[in-house]
Amino acid sequence: MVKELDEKTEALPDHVGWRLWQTSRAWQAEFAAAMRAAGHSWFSEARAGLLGHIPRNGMRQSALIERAATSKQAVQQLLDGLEAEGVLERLPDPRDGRGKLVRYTRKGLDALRDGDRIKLQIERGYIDRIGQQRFGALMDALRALDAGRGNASEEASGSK
Amino acid sequence: MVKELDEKTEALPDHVGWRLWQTSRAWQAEFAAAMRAAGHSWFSEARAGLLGHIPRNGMRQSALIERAATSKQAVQQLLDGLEAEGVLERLPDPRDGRGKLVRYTRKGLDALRDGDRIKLQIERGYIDRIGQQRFGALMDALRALDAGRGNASEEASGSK
DNA sequence: GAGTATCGTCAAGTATCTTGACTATATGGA
DNA sequence: TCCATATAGTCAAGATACTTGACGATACTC
Repeated sequence: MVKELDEKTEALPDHVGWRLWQTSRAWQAEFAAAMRAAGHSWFSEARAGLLGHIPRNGMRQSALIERAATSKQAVQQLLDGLEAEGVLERLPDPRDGRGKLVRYTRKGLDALRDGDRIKLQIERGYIDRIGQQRFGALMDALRALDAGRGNASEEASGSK
Repeated sequence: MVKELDEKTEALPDHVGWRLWQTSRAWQAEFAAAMRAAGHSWFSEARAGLLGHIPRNGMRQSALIERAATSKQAVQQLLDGLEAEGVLERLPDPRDGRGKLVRYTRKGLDALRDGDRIKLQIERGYIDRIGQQRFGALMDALRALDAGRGNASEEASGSK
C-alpha cells in the first residue's frame, strides 16, 4: 500500500491557487528581506499588508478598517505596533470627536520611499527572468481578475 | 499638511507584489470557504499549505520538512493538529528507526478529492472571468517565474 | 565503540487574528 | 431638549501559526 514514497520526488501541485501562493510568498520574502536589510527592522508582512492600504497623506482609522479585509481589532493591534515603532501616529479627528486620523511619521515616509525603490528592483528582476511581454501578460491577467471580483472590500469587514 | 484625506478615495497599490498578494488571498479565501462548506471544518490555509507538499501516497516527515519552507517545529505542530483531526497519521519508518512516515487517512483522502473538485471549479470561474487566453498567459508567467527561481527549498529550511 | 549527524519531540515565547464586551461621541427624531 | 440608536475606537481573552532553544533517540563513520 505504501509504495515508493520519497524515492522519486513527487511533483508539486500545479494549479492557479498553488502558483499564486508560491509566487506571492516568494515576492513577499524577497521584499521583506530587502526592507530589513535597508534598516527597517520593524517590517513584517502583516504590517506591510496594512500599510498598503494607507495613502501617503494618511486617512481615518475607520476608513482603513473598511479597506482592510480584517476586523477592526486586528487593524487596531497592527496600528498599535506600528505606532509604537514610530512608523505611524494617530491624531484625533477634528471633524469627529470619535474618530482618529492615521498618519505617517518621517520614519514611515522614509520606509515608503525605500519600499518603492525595492519594488522596482524586484520588478526589474522579474522582467529579466521572464521577459517584458510575459510580465505584461501577468499584470494584465491579475488586473483583470481583480476587476472581475467586483472590488470586494465591503463583504468581509465588520461594518455592522 | 493633512489635506483631503479620505474625501476622494485613494487608489490602491498596483505593483506585482500587491496584485499577487491580493489575488492569492482571494483564491485561498474562496477555496477555504468551499472546503468548509463541503464539511471539512478542520481546513485552514496554513494546513492547506502543508498538505500541498504531501503526495497522495505519503512521505517521510523529514522529507516534508525539507520541502516546506518553515522550521521543522512548525511542520510538526501542523502535523500534530492534522493527526488529531484524523486527516493524517504517522507511522514509524521501517527503514529508519528515527524517522516517521506521514500518510493520509481515509478522511484525508476524501478531503483531497473534494479539494481537487473545488480547484477545478474555481479555475473554471477564473477562465470565465478573464478568458482562456489570459488565463493561459497567467499560468505561463507564473510557471516561468517559478522555474527561474531555481527551485528554492534548500535556502529557508533549518537543515543547518 | 566513540564521536558526530540526523530525526523527531518538548517547551516557551511572539505575532497575528478572532470574538465579546465596553466607553465615548454623533445622529435622528419625538 | 432628551432619548434611542449607530458609529469609532478600545480593552481583554483566547486561538492559531510560527520561532528559538534544548533535548533524547537512532543512524552513520571512523
